Amino acid sequence: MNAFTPLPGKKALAIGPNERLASRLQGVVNGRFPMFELSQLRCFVATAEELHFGRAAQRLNMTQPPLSRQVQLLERILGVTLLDRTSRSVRLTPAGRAFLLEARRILRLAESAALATRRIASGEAGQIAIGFTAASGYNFLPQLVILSKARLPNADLTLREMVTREQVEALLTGRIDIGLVRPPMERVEFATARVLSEPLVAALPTGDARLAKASLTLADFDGAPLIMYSPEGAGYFYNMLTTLFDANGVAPNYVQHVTQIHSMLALVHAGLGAAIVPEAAMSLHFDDVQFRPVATTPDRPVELYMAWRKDNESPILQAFIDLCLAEASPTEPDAR
Amino acid sequence: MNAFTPLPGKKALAIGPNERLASRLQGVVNGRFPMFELSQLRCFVATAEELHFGRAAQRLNMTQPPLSRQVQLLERILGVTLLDRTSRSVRLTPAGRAFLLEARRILRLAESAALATRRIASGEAGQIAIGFTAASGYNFLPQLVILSKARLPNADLTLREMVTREQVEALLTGRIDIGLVRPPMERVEFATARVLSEPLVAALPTGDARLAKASLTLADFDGAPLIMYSPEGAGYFYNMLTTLFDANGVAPNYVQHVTQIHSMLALVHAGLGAAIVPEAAMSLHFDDVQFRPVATTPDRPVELYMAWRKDNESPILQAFIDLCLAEASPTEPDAR
DNA sequence: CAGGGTCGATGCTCACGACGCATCGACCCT
DNA sequence: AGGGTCGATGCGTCGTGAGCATCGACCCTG
Repeated sequence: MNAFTPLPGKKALAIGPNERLASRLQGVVNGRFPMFELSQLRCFVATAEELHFGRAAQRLNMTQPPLSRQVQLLERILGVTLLDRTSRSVRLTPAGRAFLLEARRILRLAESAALATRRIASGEAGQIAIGFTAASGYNFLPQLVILSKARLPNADLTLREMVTREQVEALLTGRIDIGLVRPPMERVEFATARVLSEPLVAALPTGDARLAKASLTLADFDGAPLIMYSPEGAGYFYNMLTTLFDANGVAPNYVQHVTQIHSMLALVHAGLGAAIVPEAAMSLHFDDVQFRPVATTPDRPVELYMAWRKDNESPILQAFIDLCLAEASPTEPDAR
Repeated sequence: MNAFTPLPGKKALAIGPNERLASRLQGVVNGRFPMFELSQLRCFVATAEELHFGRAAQRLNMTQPPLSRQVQLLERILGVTLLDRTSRSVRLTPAGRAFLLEARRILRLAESAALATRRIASGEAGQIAIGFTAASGYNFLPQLVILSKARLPNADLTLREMVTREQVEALLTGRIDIGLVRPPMERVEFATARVLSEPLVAALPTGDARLAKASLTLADFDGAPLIMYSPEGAGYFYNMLTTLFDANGVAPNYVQHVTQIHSMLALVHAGLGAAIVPEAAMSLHFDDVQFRPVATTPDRPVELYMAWRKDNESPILQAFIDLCLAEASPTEPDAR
């Protein structure tokens, strides 16, 4: 039976001289079949569950005649009889049973899609991709993730370790929404906020004489073997330390240049010399490596900034940033 | 923002003295939010894909103004801005991006639901649960499954082994649609058709003197050790054999009663005696067990019937039965 | 800087179709 | 035979989605 078989006594659907009919929103699906509407699914589901048009109509806050007609229309659209009805009983056909399951799924999906979208728009939910430098991942990032899980439980965080330069690129291409970067960060496209500043600490191998002191100064490294940051892979720390050493007239004996802090501590562990690392690195525990504070000026020279695109209007991102600024640091954002 | 915030210069939606509005089909979802329609999803998807209202409208065979309004309406229903539009550009918001994926899924699901339902109604697809007795599973059932896969590739067969009595019960409760049963099957609710009749064969252990003959008669079993069917678990075969033996004045020496044919052959293999089994059991291969035809009257006494409820109107079931009757046996169904 | 062009939003009118009400017709029960 | 139930259908009404015309914002160009 053709989906368009006209009901007796009723003029044909979507056939006639009126061209508008053929182009109606609800009328055409790729020129093939007309498509049903969710309201019709609701009608069918209610009727199939009640197996009684009157009660189903009541449940749908409507009267029985239009409900009957909507179900008929749905059946005509599908070209399939879904319900066997006499004046005494309403029963599902096998096709109706199958379609009932599908209809429920579609309605559930529609409901949850609406809900999820509302939540994303309200900033309750959504995806946030975060870029972070290795060192910020030791302590600050885990705290951030815990905070986010607690206050924005539906935020779906994606974490990507990358150096500051890569993060800038990723922010511009949209691969990440937030970067945890080292200064300087001077880009007009970005808003930034300092989220952390921490002191330096010395990592010393067991047996090092300087462990006797509770706190070190830069002078304690003069002439002594030091594992140093590589100027290419860890430019921020390299520049910071060389600047500090120069300002204090200190010249350590650089025994090795490395990029990553955990390799640095591994070399300390191997007894190659001392290292100077951000306080957060104390979260890394190596046997036979102990830490001592190092006094510097300024006393918290290691800074971490959060950066994001000013034109990123994602509501969850806004909520996330507000949360970070309120909790992680009292510093105001210096969005320019 | 409330989902019902009226547009400026437009009278409020679903608010007013007219009670009918509040009870409209499309207007109410559990009294909470109004629900969108699939046509609106189609509008949004087209617009989101074209990122241009004019072109999207063209694709949808409509003009731009109603398309704009449908998208606005969808946004109002969701309470969410899905598209950022200026007169120069249309861009998806983050929420819009998420909703686009959902909308596509919903539309795909709706399309496939319609298609699947049409196929079920046409008898092209659907589920058929088949009950079968153990012996019918050796040969006939596999052929049936192969035939079905070839001719009704979208028929989803479920196979359940059960004895005839259990199948009757399962047919009545709807747990199976088709039973492969042993006669007699005298129930007014069922239609039946004989699908198979086969001869009996003797299963003899290697070394049995009767293997010298190409074909046996019942007299060959007089006084000889025979493994027999249990009258409870395999009543059909028990009754058939005792009737045959009595009619021929033969009295075998029943050394063991068992229910299942494969146990029977295992006992033959163990040398306990001979057994008489349906020809289909020759598909079971046991070491040191050989088969010989047994002449009986009638010569094909083992019958298998297919039974189904007359009031089962499943189209795929009808197609399946037609297929079986056309292919498996020239016998006409004796639906009463 | 004025003028033309593009594009989404909006005012307007029209008619389709979904609504409710009234009623029919089939069927069951007593 | 008569009353009651229930789904289908005729009918009149009105809301709403349709197209057309136009607006207003913005960009491009000479």
